[in-house]
Amino acid sequence: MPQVRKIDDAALLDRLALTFKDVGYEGASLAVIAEATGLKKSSLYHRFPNGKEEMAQEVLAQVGRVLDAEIFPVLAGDTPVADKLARFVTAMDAMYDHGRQSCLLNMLSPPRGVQNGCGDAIASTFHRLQAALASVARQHGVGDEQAELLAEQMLVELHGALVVARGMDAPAVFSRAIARLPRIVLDAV
Amino acid sequence: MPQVRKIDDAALLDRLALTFKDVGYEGASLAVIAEATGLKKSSLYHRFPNGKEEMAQEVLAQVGRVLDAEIFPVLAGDTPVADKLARFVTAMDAMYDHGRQSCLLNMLSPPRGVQNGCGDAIASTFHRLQAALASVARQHGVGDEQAELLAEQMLVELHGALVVARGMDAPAVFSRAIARLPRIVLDAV
DNA sequence: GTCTATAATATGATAGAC
DNA sequence: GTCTATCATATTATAGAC
Repeated sequence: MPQVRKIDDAALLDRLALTFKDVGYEGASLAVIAEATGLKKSSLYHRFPNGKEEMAQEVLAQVGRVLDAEIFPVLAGDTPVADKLARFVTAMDAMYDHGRQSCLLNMLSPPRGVQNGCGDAIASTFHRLQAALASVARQHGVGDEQAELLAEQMLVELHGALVVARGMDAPAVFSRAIARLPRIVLDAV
Repeated sequence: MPQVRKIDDAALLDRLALTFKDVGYEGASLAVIAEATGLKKSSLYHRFPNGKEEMAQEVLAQVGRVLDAEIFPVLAGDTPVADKLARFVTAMDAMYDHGRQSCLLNMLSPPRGVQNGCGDAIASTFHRLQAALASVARQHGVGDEQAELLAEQMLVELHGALVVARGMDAPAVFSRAIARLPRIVLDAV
């Protein structure tokens, strides 16, 4: 039974992501992470030699890969705007488990004044999402500057809904908010 | 020099609030808090016998008092709707330092599955804000149900803007979002 | 690759002097 | 009311067996 992975990389990253979403970066002690993954602390260091910070960065990298594989291709395709937005909403609904999970970009945000790899990855992810959504707005006939603003507004509503849904313990807040997202673009001039 | 408060309750709560906004509940260790307030750990326990949890709850209680004193009277007055909303936006802009501070309701949100006094205070604050904003929407002629939804949307945009502004290190995101808030109500049927 | 054992440090909390 | 000193525990991290 030695030399055998108890949990493969994909499942491990999944458990880590869920843990970070639940308790945040500081709240996710190695003891909590070990409990959540079924691996002992020393095994976690074997998989992530740089400890918790590396775990967080790998989780964020995985988010980037999921976006590259499932979200950006949809938004960049040549399907109708309404279709792209509907698929985006469905994907976000699944990604955040219908509002029952928090956003990693929020829960892994480093303290103010601290500059680390997580902060860069988070900012980069926000920017890439904004660019992808702005391209959809431009496809709908919106000007460049306004497209960036509409994309920004969509990110604001999406992430605000997760915060309010968590704070009020009301996942329906998220459902209502993502249902409004398409109109932000479709109702634009 | 004994028996003299080095920092009065108001200033102490201010420093605590700023610290929690910067690093979150888990990130605010007693060492960090001691550094931020100028009080030693044992002095903090003298002021807050129940430790960090009591500090967080007192900070949230102070938020409630500020809302009672400065926000709810404005929203409940008999001034025009547009005036109320403009003053609300100005107050939020100041409260979050033009998008440079995070929201306590987000940064103090307890881990999922954990039920403590902070969670209750946060949910209560969200509900009171929603009710106050919904009353403004009703004053504008919006029906009861729709008024609640519009108020919810305002909370979503407000808090999402703080998350995105922090994540992108772009306070302007917050400025743009709060500038949109009045239209949510004013453009409603 | 995972485990037990261990070490250095950080953290939450208390006791008692002034 | 604040401080220094202290303590039990938790946390991050490493060493070495299997």
